[in-house]
Amino acid sequence: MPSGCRNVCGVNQKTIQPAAARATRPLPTLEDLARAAGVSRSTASRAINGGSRVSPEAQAAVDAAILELGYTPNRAARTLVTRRAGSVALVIPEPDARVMMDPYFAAVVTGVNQALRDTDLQLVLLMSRTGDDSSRTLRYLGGGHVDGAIVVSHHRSDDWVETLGSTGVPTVFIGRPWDRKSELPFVDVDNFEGGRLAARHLAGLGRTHLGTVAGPSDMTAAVDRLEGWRQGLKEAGLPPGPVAYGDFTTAGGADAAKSLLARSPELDGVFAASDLMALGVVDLVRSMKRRVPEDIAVVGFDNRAILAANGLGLTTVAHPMTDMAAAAAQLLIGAIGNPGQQLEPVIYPAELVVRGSTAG
Amino acid sequence: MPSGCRNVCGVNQKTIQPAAARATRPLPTLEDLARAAGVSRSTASRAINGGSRVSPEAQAAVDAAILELGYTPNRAARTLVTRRAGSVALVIPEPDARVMMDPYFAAVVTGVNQALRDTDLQLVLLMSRTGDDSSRTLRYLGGGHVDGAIVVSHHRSDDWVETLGSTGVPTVFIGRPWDRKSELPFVDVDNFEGGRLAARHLAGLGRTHLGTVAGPSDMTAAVDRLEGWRQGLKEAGLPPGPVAYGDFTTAGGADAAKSLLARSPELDGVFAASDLMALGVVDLVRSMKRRVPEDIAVVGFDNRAILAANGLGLTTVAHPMTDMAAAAAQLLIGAIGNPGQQLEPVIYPAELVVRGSTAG
DNA sequence: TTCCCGGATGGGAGCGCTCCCACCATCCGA
DNA sequence: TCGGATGGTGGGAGCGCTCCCATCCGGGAA
Repeated sequence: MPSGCRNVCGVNQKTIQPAAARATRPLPTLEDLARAAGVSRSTASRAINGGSRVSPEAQAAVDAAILELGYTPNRAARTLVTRRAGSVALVIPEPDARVMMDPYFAAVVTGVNQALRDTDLQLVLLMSRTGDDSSRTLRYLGGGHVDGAIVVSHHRSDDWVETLGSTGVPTVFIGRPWDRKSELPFVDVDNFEGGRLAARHLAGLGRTHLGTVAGPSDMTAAVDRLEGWRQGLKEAGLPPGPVAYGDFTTAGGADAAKSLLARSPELDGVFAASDLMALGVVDLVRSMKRRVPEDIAVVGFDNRAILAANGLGLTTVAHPMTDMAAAAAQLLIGAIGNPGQQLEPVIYPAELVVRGSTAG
Repeated sequence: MPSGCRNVCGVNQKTIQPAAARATRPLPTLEDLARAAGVSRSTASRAINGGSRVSPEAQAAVDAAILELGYTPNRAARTLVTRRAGSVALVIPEPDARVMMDPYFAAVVTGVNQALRDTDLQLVLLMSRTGDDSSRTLRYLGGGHVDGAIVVSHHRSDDWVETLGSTGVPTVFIGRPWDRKSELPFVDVDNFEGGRLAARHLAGLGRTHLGTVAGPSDMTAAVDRLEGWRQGLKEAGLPPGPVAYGDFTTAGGADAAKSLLARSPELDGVFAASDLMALGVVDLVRSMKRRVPEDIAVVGFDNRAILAANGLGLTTVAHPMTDMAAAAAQLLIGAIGNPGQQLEPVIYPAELVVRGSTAG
């Protein structure tokens, strides 16, 4: 395979053998269907696509023929003429597999799939891996291969995300994207309010020495939660308190808590920007022979069902990821149907779920 | 939308507006490309598809034009004539979202994507949800919409899985499918040997009262691990020992361990069929004021990196899920290239990773 | 009766691509 | 000198579908 255009998306296809004519008998075409039903191609087509102007008899004949022949419309042919790909991309702009390991991702896939259920849209997974791949991804998205895209914008967006808007491909973000100006539509939970609620809750318990384990500062969610937290402290008349940064993992949460307690041994309340980190905080606190919640109350973020059950009930901020992903997909479906229309961001209200880790 | 054919896959497309002619200028076609390069459509096509019989000048001209025009081949048109969809399905025959939450799934997606990286194949996610959906899924797979399928066969397969073989769509399973006769190709770790290794390892430490927390008996992996475990015990001259069943989760592992210890308080070694369950076992053992590994040695299965780090080093059987998924994808790619050829199962050797939970 | 109108139908064109085949050079061995 | 390989090229057909248009048929108004 020669020269020059290696990065051009899809141009160089890896030469897979011409697929020695799969031994199966050919699939029935619309023509076959029409013949079996005793109608014309056009009528069959109309019957299939929501039958306006089709007599009941013709409709019935076509329906029967579909069942008899096991007919499935050829998606490629349909796409070719309608210019609708019949699929949406889930873009994961993460160079490595880290995001994947995050159950957040699983929730997103579940939610999106849920919304796509009674659509004929298929979900195509697009992971942009190393650097130059982003242009390839962009090209793919812009090349009419999908009808829309959902971007899980976990990290500070690479430049290409902004470019996405100009390709004309309907796009919805899950999690507020960094680029605020361009008004890209997104779905998110009210991270700011979540942080604020955590602060108010801890303050309301009479805790006065509050610290937080924030998430990575290249994620909007982390930044917003931290801002809200600070705002909440201010409103409660409390000092800003110490901040340590974690990477949303349990281990990271424990490390951050360690540094937090080293700096401020008098701490009696901690807000961790994710449940996993909160778990790390709890572990560390206990390993230092201090009790949760008696000595240190802990609030998490995400309300992940699995974690709530581990003996310790974790007070946390609800983050209905699956629902949000479904909403994003819904939004996208709407955008595909009526292009041009300006989409409003959807922001889920933050809601505190009080459990044992702050009881008392 | 009338009558009769509601379950026919893709036949009734939800009527999304005819997409008011997306405001973008039309994408360049091969014709445009050829004109820009000063060659014929045929030559341009040849240049794009791995340029045999194309002069260097023509090739260069086409390459330049591709860059200039930002040309991307229209996948639908290509598919229509080549009968290659340019995508493979990852089938998750799970009615609910449970599998998704399993990091196993994330590993699979990562691995598959890795293998697909330098192919022009896209990954399409297919979750068969409720009952009648399975026929819909089957129809989709058989309808030429994808070139192949990877089935994550976590549970005892529904009938439709066997039918898959007869559709002529190349299929590879991850995890041995139940249906042994049909000789479906699969990739798996040597579960039997893994169980056996665990037994031998514990026996080798001088532990004589051994029990196991097995996985759900509707999964081949669980069954095979249990069989291997029993074989290992027999070879070591030990009695079969108690068995409790868990659901591969931490909580399930703890529950099972509780019943195990209730029945056999003298236990000094436990093999749990997954790391998560092993973690539950460790938790429970400790909560009963017994020590790991001094009082009870614990062996897990999966070697999940995240868990290895939680203070306790868990002895476990390696289970390279990502690699296995990549291998499955590789196998599938091969099968797509040369249909007809009989594929051999790929079985990764089991390997024991010894850590603190059995040290001593 | 004649005319028209609207619902139902069938045929043709064409979406963008790959493949087959015909064509034209050029170069070689006879 | 001429035949037949050979390498490069271009045009035509056609993949299976949807859309546009022309056609047809029946019933109510003129």
